[in-house]
Amino acid sequence: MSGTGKRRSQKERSAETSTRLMNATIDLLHDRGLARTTTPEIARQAGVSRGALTHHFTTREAIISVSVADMLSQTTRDLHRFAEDFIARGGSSDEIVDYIWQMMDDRLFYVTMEYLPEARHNPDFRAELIPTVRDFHAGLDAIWTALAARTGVDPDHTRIVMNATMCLVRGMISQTVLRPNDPAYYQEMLAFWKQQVRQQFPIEAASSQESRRKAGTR
Amino acid sequence: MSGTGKRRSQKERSAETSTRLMNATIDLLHDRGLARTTTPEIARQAGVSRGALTHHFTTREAIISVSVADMLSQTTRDLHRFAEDFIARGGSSDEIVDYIWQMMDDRLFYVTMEYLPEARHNPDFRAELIPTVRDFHAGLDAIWTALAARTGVDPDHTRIVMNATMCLVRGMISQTVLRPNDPAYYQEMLAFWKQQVRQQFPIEAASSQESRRKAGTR
DNA sequence: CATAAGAAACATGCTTGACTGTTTGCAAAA
DNA sequence: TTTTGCAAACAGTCAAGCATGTTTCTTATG
Repeated sequence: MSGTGKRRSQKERSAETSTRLMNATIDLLHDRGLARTTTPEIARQAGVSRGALTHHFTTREAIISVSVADMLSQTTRDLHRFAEDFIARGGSSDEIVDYIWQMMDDRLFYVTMEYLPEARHNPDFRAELIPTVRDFHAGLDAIWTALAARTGVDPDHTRIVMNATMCLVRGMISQTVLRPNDPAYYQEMLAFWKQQVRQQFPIEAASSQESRRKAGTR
Repeated sequence: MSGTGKRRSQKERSAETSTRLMNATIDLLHDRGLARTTTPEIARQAGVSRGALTHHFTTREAIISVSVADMLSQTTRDLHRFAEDFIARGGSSDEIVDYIWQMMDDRLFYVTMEYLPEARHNPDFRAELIPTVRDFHAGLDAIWTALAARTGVDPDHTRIVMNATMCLVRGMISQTVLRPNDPAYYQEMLAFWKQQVRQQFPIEAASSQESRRKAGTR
């Protein structure tokens, strides 16, 4: 289907199929929900047979937790890149809030909301996810620490404020499901929060007019 | 009315069975999750037959959405009682944050996390829930408005701060699933937020004695 | 370097189990 | 006696896991 490269190594074949399956899994989690993310659906979405899926992943639980781990590590990488750039050019704290919102609103927390309940009730599944999530949080902490170093704010305080921002945004995203068509609700809340965060980083750089991230709100 | 009375009217029988079924539904949503909240399980938990369930509720979706509506209206009543008492005696803003946390942590948001994903993917189910949730939000707004009147703070601002508190707590609760054994994380965050909220209600507790006299109801 | 043996990747069909919605049967209340 | 509340059996659907069959690549050897 792809590059007409006729002869691919086993590793290449295998890796591509795995990737297709994991991407399909995340797509389905986001678009149709965990309950509808069945192994036949995943295989169909990935364009491979169900046998291929069972060959690569022993159980439904396995492909889901592996796919989630993949998604989270990708998110960590993206966030790390953003942080490096942000620190290098000296952005405003508003930008961070916007970035976090964007990141969560662009599938991350919607996918999270799909597997969290299952993790709560299924000890094996939860046990598989906890290390993954711990890594994610460690990545976040590293970024907050770097941010603190740049702004000169106490690292512990920075961590608390940024983690609170993450939690606020999680709660806001969860609201979008049953509170649609109320953009003011989200707009006002984000504006309020940005102001609060600004007060925590008083020294705020005198630069960065050019940074224009879209503050996507519904 | 209940218990040893052999002869119960149809209405009483019917109402009790309905209530048992709705309570069982919420219990199961909380304890075992939406996917495991099957109609046979609900009937078993309620101690009635599956036929009784289908007699009272036409479909699985129906009993779930009705049960959720019941839970939310009960929560609204409880919160309203708290607010009346709070306003009457003049409490601290810290108390409100604590109450919201307690309320969410005591099943409310765990149950919410169960049905939110389904609502996101199932338009009919979502359509049934949206009015219910709108009522809940209206109830909250009324309480925030009363609170604003008591503290003399701008009602719009109060609403934003309180809604943000709700969202923050929602996000925190969602974290508890895969971030257990980290009490400091939640403790610090709540402490930080209480301090922020305190700053939004600066006049705090100036008039706790006289406002008790004024609002002498209850 | 040509090729055959074997391993890895993939495909298909079957079995079991569970759930939902429906229908039919029956006893207690009106 | 009629209706209401409940119970039990039934039919249709579908996913998960497994077992067996087929293709694609790898490699060792003559």
